[in-house]
Amino acid sequence: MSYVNLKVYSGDSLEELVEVLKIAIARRSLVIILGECRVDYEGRAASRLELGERVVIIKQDSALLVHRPHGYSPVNWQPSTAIIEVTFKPSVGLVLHAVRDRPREYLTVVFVRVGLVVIGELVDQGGFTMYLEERDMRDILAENPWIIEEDLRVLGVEKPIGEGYVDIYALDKSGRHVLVELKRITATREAALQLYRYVEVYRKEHGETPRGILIAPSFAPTALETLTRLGLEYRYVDLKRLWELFKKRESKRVSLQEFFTKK
Amino acid sequence: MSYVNLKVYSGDSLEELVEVLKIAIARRSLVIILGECRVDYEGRAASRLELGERVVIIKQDSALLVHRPHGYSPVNWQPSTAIIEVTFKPSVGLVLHAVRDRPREYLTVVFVRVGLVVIGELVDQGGFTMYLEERDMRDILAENPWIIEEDLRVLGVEKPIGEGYVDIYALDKSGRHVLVELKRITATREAALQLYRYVEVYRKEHGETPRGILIAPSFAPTALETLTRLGLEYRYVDLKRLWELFKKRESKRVSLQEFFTKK
DNA sequence: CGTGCCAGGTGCCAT
DNA sequence: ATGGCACTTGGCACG
Repeated sequence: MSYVNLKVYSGDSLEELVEVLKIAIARRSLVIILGECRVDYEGRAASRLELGERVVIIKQDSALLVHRPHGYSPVNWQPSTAIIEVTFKPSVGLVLHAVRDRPREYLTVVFVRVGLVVIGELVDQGGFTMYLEERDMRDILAENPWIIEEDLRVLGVEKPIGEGYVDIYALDKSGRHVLVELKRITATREAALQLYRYVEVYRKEHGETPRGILIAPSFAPTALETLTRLGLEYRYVDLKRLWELFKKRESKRVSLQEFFTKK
Repeated sequence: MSYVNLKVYSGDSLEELVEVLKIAIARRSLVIILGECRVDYEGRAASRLELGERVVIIKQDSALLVHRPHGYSPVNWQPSTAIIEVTFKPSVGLVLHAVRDRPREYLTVVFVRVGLVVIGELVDQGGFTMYLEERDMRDILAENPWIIEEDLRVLGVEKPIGEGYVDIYALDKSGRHVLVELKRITATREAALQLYRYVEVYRKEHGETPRGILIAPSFAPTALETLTRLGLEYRYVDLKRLWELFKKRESKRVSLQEFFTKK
């Protein structure tokens, strides 16, 4: 294994573990604790979690997660801005304090029993790429505006309108300006209202009412109602079709890169 | 420790681990794997994560999390509806497949090296209670409407208005109806618009323009602008004040409970 | 730093 | 199942 420091503690007393954990946290190691604990949180809201067996992870940037044996999401947590302290309180247990500012939030984990502690320093430089984000959808449509409608000329993307940004700003074949709002998933009423705000601000600033088009793979009924009521247009977009175009584009980019590398 | 089955595997070959993992997953044990892996995801979006050292957790309901050494959120995951399979592919590695329907999504984790595997069955029956959610704010204000204004009579909470629900529906001392929208944190323009929709729908349905009040601990400038423009009112709420009232309410509830229990 | 907005958002509860 | 909405939303990008 490439792990420089991967240590496992099992059967140690809480007092012994406190010292181990203090060092690990000071070193910004990854820490995993399996044990029986209580958790209190107070900050934007407040919560109490009674005694039970959980997995607590302290990450190398001091993010802290408390995971129950079920479910996707942590029951309690503290993001990476937190400062973490470990103490041992006799007749109480091993206490983790995680505090962060802005917003001021306090998280306290009290372990009454610890079954296992794992400490390690993970090396993770692997690149992460996400495809089919809204940004990709926007880029593909901006490069292939014929998907939206014929003879559409794209003037810009992420054009600032008032306090927001319209995804695509274009000119149609009759010379009318078009504001396009994109949703990668089902468009809600909020999306329609967002587009409407852009249209209104544009109208006030330019004295010209632009067309507003909402593009999404599907639309909530309230979205359709709102669009119709506000005189906005909409188009369904076939994500698979975009995906195909995207893959082509990606492979092109890759081959170019390879070309340059080889050269 | 109360852990019935807490086992640690270190230094085993990938082929050996596959068998261990198959049994653990079939038994719905909690599994933690520390190792070097690649991750591919395809579903609503698609992603690729290159080689690096990570923590993979398979929960007892087969939720799967891939955590990098930094950050609050998992880089990849699969919720508890997933079906998980483990296989060993020579010259590739230890492969985890997690698939779910609706939406159809595929997650593949390929470990080329594994430093540690922990398998256990966690018992966690501890109750979890969250305080100071919007629901609490609503209940406290509905029970103490004098905080909002004098002589306000609450007619209902979560009253359906059109397709949404207004948080508090009330009657003021002049006999005018009041729609109250609450935000536990800084109110945005969206909150003001949400309230405005309720006011408009109510006006159309009842032929009477109700007052609309947005209540929050703070307001974004765009929220204030929108409120003023649309003729809506707003009130600041002191969360600490509510918190005190809430604690009193809770303690009252507890004492009552104790009373009944003792009796 | 706040404000706006996306996210594989997730989760809860309604019809 | 779909819709509407809160969330300790987290995260990023921009003014």
